[in-house]
Formats: sequence, C-alpha cells, structure tokens
Amino acid sequence: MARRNEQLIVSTLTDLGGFRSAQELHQHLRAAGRAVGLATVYRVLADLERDGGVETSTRQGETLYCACRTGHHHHLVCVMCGTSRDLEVDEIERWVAAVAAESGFRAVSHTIEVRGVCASCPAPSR
Amino acid sequence: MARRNEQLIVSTLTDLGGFRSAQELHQHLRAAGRAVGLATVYRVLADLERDGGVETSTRQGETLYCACRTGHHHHLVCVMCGTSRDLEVDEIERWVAAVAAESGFRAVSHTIEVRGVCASCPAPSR
DNA sequence: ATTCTTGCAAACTATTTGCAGAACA
DNA sequence: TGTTCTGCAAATAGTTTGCAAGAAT
Repeated sequence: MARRNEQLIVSTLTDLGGFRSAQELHQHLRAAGRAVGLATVYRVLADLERDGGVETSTRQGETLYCACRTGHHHHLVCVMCGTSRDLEVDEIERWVAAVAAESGFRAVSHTIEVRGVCASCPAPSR
Repeated sequence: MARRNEQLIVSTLTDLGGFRSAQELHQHLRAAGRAVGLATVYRVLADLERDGGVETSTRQGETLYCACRTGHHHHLVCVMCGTSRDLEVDEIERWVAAVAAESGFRAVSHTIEVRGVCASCPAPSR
C-alpha cells in the first residue's frame, strides 16, 4: 500500500510546513534533485488524504495539502508564505456539535480556516 | 458595470438556493430556455464575487456560488442537495478576532463551513 | 455610430489516467 | 519472474479569454 515515494513526499511537505499545492511540492522535489513525477505526487497525496495523513484546503482552484498527524484541528494560515499554525479549540467543536444536533443534519463535518498575513511577511500589496 | 444578464443569473441562483456551481446554473438557465453562454455565467459570477454579491465555496475542484445579501455569516450546507441555511454566530466571530489579535497576523479573514446531510435527503451511500 | 455585453470556440490550469518500463521481492 | 510503483504524455474537467457579432443608447 505504501507507495515508494511516500516518505519522501511527506517529509518534503512537512519541511515546507503549512499548506502547499501538489505543483509546489513537485517543484521543490525537482529542485532538490529528486526526479519524481507530478503524477506520483498527486497519487501519493490522494492516498494520504484518504488515510487521513494530510489535511486539505483550497485556494483559487487548486488543492493545498498540509502534513498533520495531530488529529482534528484547524489552521491559521498565512496567505503570503503559506505557513500555518494549528488551532485547537474545543469551544468551536462544541458549537459545531450543537448546530448539527439542532439542525437535524447528519454526517456533519466542518471546515474552519483563518487566513491572514503573518508577522514576518510584508503587508499584502492589494 | 452591471452586466445585462446579471439579474437573470442572480435570480436563478437565488431560486435554486444554497451553493451551486457555474455549470449547474448554466444548465438550469438553458433548461429554462434562456440561452446564456457559460462564459457569461462565469463573468457575472466573477463580478458578483468581487462586489460581495455572492459567497463562494469549493467542492472537489469546482467553485460553488451562493446568493447572499445578509452581510457576513456562515453556512450549514447539505452535501446532497446543496441547500444551505445561514449561521450567524457572534461567538465565533469573537473567537476569530481574538485569535487574530493574539497571533500577530494582519488582514485576517476566515471561512467556516459546516457540511452534512439535511433532514430531507437520504443518507449518503458512502 | 459608438459603446458595452454576449456567445462561441480556443486557450489555460489543475488533476487524473493509460501504459510501457523500472524497481522490488 | 511476478507484482507494484513510476514517469511521461495524453486525456479530462473547470475556468478564462480573444474576438467578431448583437444589443443598448
């Protein structure tokens, strides 16, 4: 099951930190001299997503992946550099559970993402 | 500035309710006998998004649009039929503001989406 | 007549897939 | 040797754009 390049890809994603696109990962791997194909990057990421090894997000039509092994949580993401910091907030989880119960919805899941410009990035040019 | 078909497209989106893709809107318009082009649908939606006339979300690679004029809020979306109900929760807004302040991030925005299967849809087949 | 908008088709971008060969057991 | 994994290139799917023609003023 474990693809041959899984390790390599996961560690690259971990090293980069935060949310990265498949294309971005591919470029970094290439730059590092590891000639992995873009298709393989996508294949590994798909496996990881299915198995819960990465969290995904979306930015303007492209899927972003983040190496997370800390279970369910949310992120504060820098839109400039992609860095992310984890947010774990029971308060929010409780609120979601309450909303779900009250609404009659089943199989409820949620996405929470806070985006901004981190302290070490220049202000967005706009 | 207002595109000729803006009204038509907005009302279709409003009638359908919830989050819909550009393609979905286009099909409905066609079915209703209004021969608007897909490109126009995208163009109008892009304008609306820029001007805050619609909220956007993403599902598996495609962008979804929802007609909203109620200012900032979040949604509880049915993954089966696309229906959405508004959630307005000061609790969450306060939390986001606090996180932003404490983190040193600037220009902070956030996305919160709660997904599930609504009471009138069959359970997801999985 | 001039300006703005539209539809079509071609162009793009991100992602997926078919397939022959390489890597591994 | 048989199976799995990979890279490449071709195929997809959603979205954007160039452009000539149509609608509005």
